[in-house]
Formats: sequence, structure tokens, C-alpha cells
Amino acid sequence: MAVTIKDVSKDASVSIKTVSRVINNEANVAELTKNKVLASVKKLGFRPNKSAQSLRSKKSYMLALLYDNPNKSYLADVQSGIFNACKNTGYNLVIQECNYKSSKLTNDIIQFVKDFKIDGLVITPPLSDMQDFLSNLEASKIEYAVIAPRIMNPDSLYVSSNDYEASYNLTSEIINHRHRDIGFIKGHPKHSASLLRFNGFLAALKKHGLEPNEQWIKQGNFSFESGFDAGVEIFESSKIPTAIFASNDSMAAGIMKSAQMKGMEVPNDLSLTGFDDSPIAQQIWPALTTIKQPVQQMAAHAAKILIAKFDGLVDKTKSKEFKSELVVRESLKLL
Amino acid sequence: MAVTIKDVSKDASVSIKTVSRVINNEANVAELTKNKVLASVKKLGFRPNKSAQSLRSKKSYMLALLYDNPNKSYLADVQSGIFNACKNTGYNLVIQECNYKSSKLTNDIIQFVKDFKIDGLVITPPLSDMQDFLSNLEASKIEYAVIAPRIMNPDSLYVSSNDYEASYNLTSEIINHRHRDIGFIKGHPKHSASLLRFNGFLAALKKHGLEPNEQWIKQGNFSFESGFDAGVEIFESSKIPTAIFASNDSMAAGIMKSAQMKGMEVPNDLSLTGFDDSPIAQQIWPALTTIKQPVQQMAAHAAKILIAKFDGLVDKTKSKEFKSELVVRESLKLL
DNA sequence: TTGTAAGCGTTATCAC
DNA sequence: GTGATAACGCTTACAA
Repeated sequence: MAVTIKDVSKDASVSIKTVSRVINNEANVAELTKNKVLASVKKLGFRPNKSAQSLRSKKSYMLALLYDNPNKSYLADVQSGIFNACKNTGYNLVIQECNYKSSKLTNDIIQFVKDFKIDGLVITPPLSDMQDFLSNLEASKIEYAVIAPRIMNPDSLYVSSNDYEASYNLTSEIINHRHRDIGFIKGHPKHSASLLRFNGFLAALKKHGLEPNEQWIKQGNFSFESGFDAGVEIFESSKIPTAIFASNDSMAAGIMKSAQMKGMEVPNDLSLTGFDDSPIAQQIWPALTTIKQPVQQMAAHAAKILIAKFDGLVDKTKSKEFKSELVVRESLKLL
Repeated sequence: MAVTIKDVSKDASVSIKTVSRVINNEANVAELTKNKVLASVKKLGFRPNKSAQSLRSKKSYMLALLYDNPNKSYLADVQSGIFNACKNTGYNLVIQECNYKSSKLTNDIIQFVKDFKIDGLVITPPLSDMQDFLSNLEASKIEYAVIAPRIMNPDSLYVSSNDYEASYNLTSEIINHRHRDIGFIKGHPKHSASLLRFNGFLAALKKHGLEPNEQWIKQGNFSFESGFDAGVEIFESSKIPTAIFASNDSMAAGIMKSAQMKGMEVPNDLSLTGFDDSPIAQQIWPALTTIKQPVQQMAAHAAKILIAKFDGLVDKTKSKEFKSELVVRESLKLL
């Protein structure tokens, strides 16, 4: 059968407790003893039994990623970031697809975490925007880190982007390209990013003395289709804007398709900007001017600060704001 | 503390072994006893401790998804399919990003499965194409189901698509649209799907008395960029094909972009077809004629047959071939 | 600094 | 059909 702590203790001529101390990196083990044990561990190929550890210590060495997000590219990036952060830490990643609308969401997640002794959660929008949900997790003593579009409560674990500023800057860039008639497609209403991006847009308009035109402001939901539909509506208006700011790239791509089907050319007949710098931004022609966020790194950091907390590394357990970056491509034209 | 089997046994006035029998659905429990126990379980809100179960029974109730795939949409679909199949089974899904080139791949995975007592693996291309790797898993008694582009060894657990036939049919469709000069972009060489799709293409050409033109056959790797590059190369040829069959949609989108940058119009100057029916197929204009595979359902089935096997449901543990479907959209034009 | 003994919450053995 | 008891492999108290 498999090698156990007992085998190691015999081989190294120490007690099992000492072996336990060594494999858990506890203090108060003589250097000599430690080396002796380590040698036996290596020699015998000992691997601690996670189930036994879990039973005793109530830890599973598993993180879970919670998401309810239609954006596959975002999901893949987040996942990849967390996965890389887990590498060589002994932690692994369980995924949990959620439905933010489900009334059972909170109970299901709490049950799941308790059942599997999941050590901590990484939570993405829009779940990370649901304060009730988060409060319930806290009440159940569940550890988590959220990925959010703005700075959060400093007591909590989070990584954030600066969507408001990024949106403000992008809008300013559009205005600097001499556009005055600018449409806006809002994102999914349950994502707090949507409001931040919209407010950044409005603030930049105001700053430059421009008024938003309600006819060109449409509600989307971050999906390609919602962008397409918004485009169709806008292009039916009596007057058409010279530029449209879509709250993400998928919607921008949808607008581009609807424009092209109308026989309009981007950027000659219409400038277009997106948000996120997802792959689609470069896979359509012309490529989208957009905002790039370091999603993978953000996700990795979220996992890192969680794990650091489990490991008691208080000084390394720091929430952090990541800066977005304006990416100018062909879809935005100087008037 | 949490409710244990002991509490239930007291409450129901039976032994803990009897409780164990009931929660594991073992035979030889009197109906009356069973109901008594079940009532106590419900009353006390008992949930078996997975760690303890795992320690004793060497099971974790965890499946792992192995992937090394640049296609985010495919990954998201597979994941979602497996996740849904796991729902209400008590199983959960751990993800494991792999590098098929890594010399440590096999050992790392075996170690991971042993450490966490992962019950079974769902393996996607190109990992599912690596026979050595699979053999090593078997030698280590690791259960797995593969997702593959063709029918596999009937002793193994797999779900397959019919890439060869689908490619043959799609090519025939192109030819039926009166194209004679047809280019082809090959997929990633490590994916067996690549060869199957290419061979299906060749067979259809042959069947219709056409010769492949080497100048229009390019090696890609399933990425958008590789499609773009292949397009650039082909459009530099002295003679340009009237249609190009790209082995997946991302590459087709890449070709479309390179065509548009050359000032060519799809489908008027060039017909284009892809494979997979990924979201990008509909997010570009004109939309791609392509092959649709039920990826989510395939992945779900893979998880189902694995779980059925664990649960000893021999008759439900059946590998299965899924049929692909031709989706005709605007990118293919009748000459 | 190290070791002994107890126990985590299950499932397995074997007797009744 | 049912139950007492051991055992899984580890961590936690507590001693030494």
C-alpha cells in the first residue's frame, strides 16, 4: 500500500509527530532531525494523505471559483490566472457554475463549501456584486476574495480594476478625436461595472461640456446579441451618432456587425470602442479601440492573497487595485 | 459541532453501521429501519463528512478536467457540460490545465490524482490523442473518459464526434456550390482532429475528381493568428482560390480579417468555411458556414458515463458517437 | 525538541 | 438484519 507517516517515522527513527511537524513546516524541529526525516520522505516517496489531513484539520487544499458569466474569454482568463497561482502551492481549483438569480444559490454554495471543506472562494462579477450573498458567506465563516471593478472594503480580500477612470479616459479619447455625437451601450445591469463604466462616460461628457443623447443610450447585457440589437435600434434613429462606446467588446462586435449589415463602414461612417480587450477585439476588422485589463493577473492575485491568508502570511495578504490600459486601434477615427 | 453519523445513530436508536448502510444505499436494511434513519438524517440535517468518507473509501467525489486547449469557447463549453452532468450527483469538478509538451505531465497528473483521490478524469484533445499518456494512466489504474474526434477503442470510455464525415460533407457542400479552387488550412498537428478533417477534405475532392493544390494548403494551429498568417500567404499567390476551408472557426476568422485587409469581400471575392460553430462564427460578418458539434452534450455524456461506472451502473456506461451538423451561413457563395 | 495517546467521522470485519 | 469494534492516516493535546 501507500507509504504513510508511520513508515517514514520508522525509517527515520523518530515519532510520527515529528514527521508531521516536518511536513507541516512547524517550528521547533532540530535541523538534524528535519533533514533525517526529509531524507526518509524522499527515499520512500511519501505523500501525505490529503483525506486524512482534511479529516483532522478540516482543510481540503481546494479553492473554488464561483462564476456566472456569459463571457467565455473572461472565464478562461480568470481560471487560468487562479490555476497558475495555485501551482506549486498544493492547492487545487474546483469550479462552481452559479446562477445569480437562483434563490438556492447561497445555501447551495455554503453547503458545498462545508461538505468539501473548501478552503476559500474566488468570486467574480456579478456574484461579487451581491452584498447579501457575501454577507451570508461571512456569517458562515467562509473565506473568499472577490474580483471587482472598483476598490472595495479595505477589510475584505479583493482585487479591483478602475473601471470608472478607464471609462472616463476612453470617453475623453473619443472626444479628443472630435466626436460630439456619442452613443453608449450599457452593460448587464447586475454587474456593478456597468454603472461605473456608464458614469465614467457621463462624467467625461460633462467635463467636455457635452450632453448625453438618450436616443443613443441603450441597455445591453454584455452579450454580442444585445450589442447587435442596440446597433439596429440606433441605426434606425433619425440622426446617427459618429461614435458608439459599447461597455464591452462583445457588444461592440455586435454593433459592428449590425453596422456592416446596414452597409456602414467602421470607422469611416462610425467609430466604435469596446471594453475588456477580449480576443474578439482583434478578431474583427477593423480592430477595436478598447480598455485592456490584466484579468489573468488579477485572478492570480486573488488566489494568492487567499492562499497567503490560509498560510498565515499576513503581510502578503494584500488587496490590490490593478490599472487598466487604453488600447487604441483602428475602430476609432479622428473626425 | 457538525452532526455526525453517531448523532444520527443515537437519534434513530440504531448502530452507526446501520446509518452508514442507509446513507450508502446498501442492501439488507429493513424498510422500517431505513425510514427511521432517514427521518433522523433529515431532522438533524446530517451531511456525511466527505473527508472521513474519502479517508476510508479512497474516493473524493471529484472529477478532474484535463485540458491544454487554446480555444476558450471550447473549454467553457466542455466545462459547462461536465458541470451540469455532475449536478445532483454529489460529484464536483476540479480543473487541471496541462501542457501536453511537458515531460512531467504524466507524473504530475498521476500524482495529482493519487494525492487528491480524484475519482476520474475527463480528457480533451490534444491530451486525449496521446496514447502513451493514456496508457500510463491505465497502468496506474486511473479512470478516465476521453472526448475524441473519432470512434475509439470500444473497451474504453469515450465520446466522439465524426470529424472525418463532417469534413467530407462540408467539402462536398463547397464543391456543390461550384467551387473548384479550394484552399485548406490545417489544424494543430497534435490534434488528431486535424488529420481527420484534412483527410475528409481530400476524400471529397477526390470523389469529385478534383486535385488539391499544394499552394493553397497551409499549416495552421487552430489559432486566429495562424489563420490570419495563412490567409496573407495564400493571397500572395499568383492565383487565388475561390473558397477556403479552415479547420476551425478561429482560423477562418483570421483569414476573413486578412482578406478584408486586402480589400477582398467575403463571400463575393472569396468563400470561407470554418469548423466547430464557435461564437466567433456568428460574430463576424458575413457569418461562417461551419460544422456544429454538440460539445456541451458530449462533455456531459463523458462525465455521465464515468460517474455511472463509479456507481456500478454497467448498462449506463456506454461510449457514444455524436453527429455533427452542417450549418450553412453567408460566408459560402454559389459561384 | 520530541514523543505518547487520543480522536477526527467514516467504512469494513465479523459476529450475532 | 443488525451492531460492537477496529481501522483509515493524519493532527492535536499534553507530557516528558
